[in-house]
Amino acid sequence: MTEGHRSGCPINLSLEVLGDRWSLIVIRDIIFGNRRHFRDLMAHSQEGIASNILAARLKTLLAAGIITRADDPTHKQKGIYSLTEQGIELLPVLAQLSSWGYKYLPVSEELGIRAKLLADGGPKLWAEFMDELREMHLGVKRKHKGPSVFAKLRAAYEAVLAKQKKK
Amino acid sequence: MTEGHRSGCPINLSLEVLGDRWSLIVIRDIIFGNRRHFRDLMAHSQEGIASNILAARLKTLLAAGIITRADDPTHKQKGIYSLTEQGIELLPVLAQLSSWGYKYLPVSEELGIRAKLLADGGPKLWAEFMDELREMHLGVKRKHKGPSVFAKLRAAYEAVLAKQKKK
DNA sequence: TCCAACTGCTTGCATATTGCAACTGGTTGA
DNA sequence: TCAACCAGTTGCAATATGCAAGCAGTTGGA
Repeated sequence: MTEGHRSGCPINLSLEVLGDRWSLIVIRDIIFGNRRHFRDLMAHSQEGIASNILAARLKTLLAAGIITRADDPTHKQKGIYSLTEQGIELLPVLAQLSSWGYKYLPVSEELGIRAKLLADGGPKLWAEFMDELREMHLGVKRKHKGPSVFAKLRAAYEAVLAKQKKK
Repeated sequence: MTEGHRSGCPINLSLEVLGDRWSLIVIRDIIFGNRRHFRDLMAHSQEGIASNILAARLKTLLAAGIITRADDPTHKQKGIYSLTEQGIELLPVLAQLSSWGYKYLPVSEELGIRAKLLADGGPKLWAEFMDELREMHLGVKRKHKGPSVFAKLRAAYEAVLAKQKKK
């Protein structure tokens, strides 16, 4: 699998793993949507990822050590995908990318609210969120108190949806 | 609305522009290597980008408003590529991606030093660098005093190279 | 016990993108 | 005059992506 790299530059190496149209989308859905099963990731995807592409991406993310796969005790065929520490630390990358997109691209209101909150919260909020992700994916109890960032983001998203429905 | 887009999510929209193996490599070389001409970008690339792919990427980056192209007064055929403000603000994205790669991927020493300095410097250093990039690409005089971040990064890279040569 | 719905994928095939090498038409400086 | 330099383009093969259908199981309800 690990064949020759194009160069030893960290940006290049990162792109060799994540530089395509889908990898970061999958990680986004795991992080922000807490989608942990194959069909969860496939069916609820805003962008409509195809099953063969999802399977291929999960395989490479697994091989890269960004996610892990465990059997689900409630269903013999179900697998649970979890982030590793390495995967959790992609949050700042996603946050910056999301910030940039929010500022310069035609983002929809309901999907942009998350970007806004993340950008406004800055690195401190990201750290809290990563702490929560460690609890959700690695089973490490989170240290910070107060309301969950994950829940706050989701609530904000749903509030926008509700507001739009009213109109 | 979001015609032609997979979704209005800022991460997705960003990936639709930048989500491939080469776009961010080109931007990296413009930012950190100050490569402003076609052949500069092609010949000195660590990864060996092909001319047709470089041409295609420059076209899409141009269309996306991330770079601009101007004629070079010293040579009728030369074009000078410059970053827009939108392009300059990709620096934090590159910095995070670079940080992550530095931590988790088999980065070479000489190419990793830049990642380390950027990560250690944090958002404050990035802001200074972006200020310099505005001077280099937009003609806006930089506000901060002191030594150039661009020069510091380059010097550090060359110091590592010199050290390796000695061995 | 039977069966529909659900599980994580795989397969086949058409289309789109990438990568390589050669080539183009023009410019510049000695 | 001419070799070197300039920004690309072209043709073609290899690879990746996207879509629809299918597969071998598992589960839960009647």
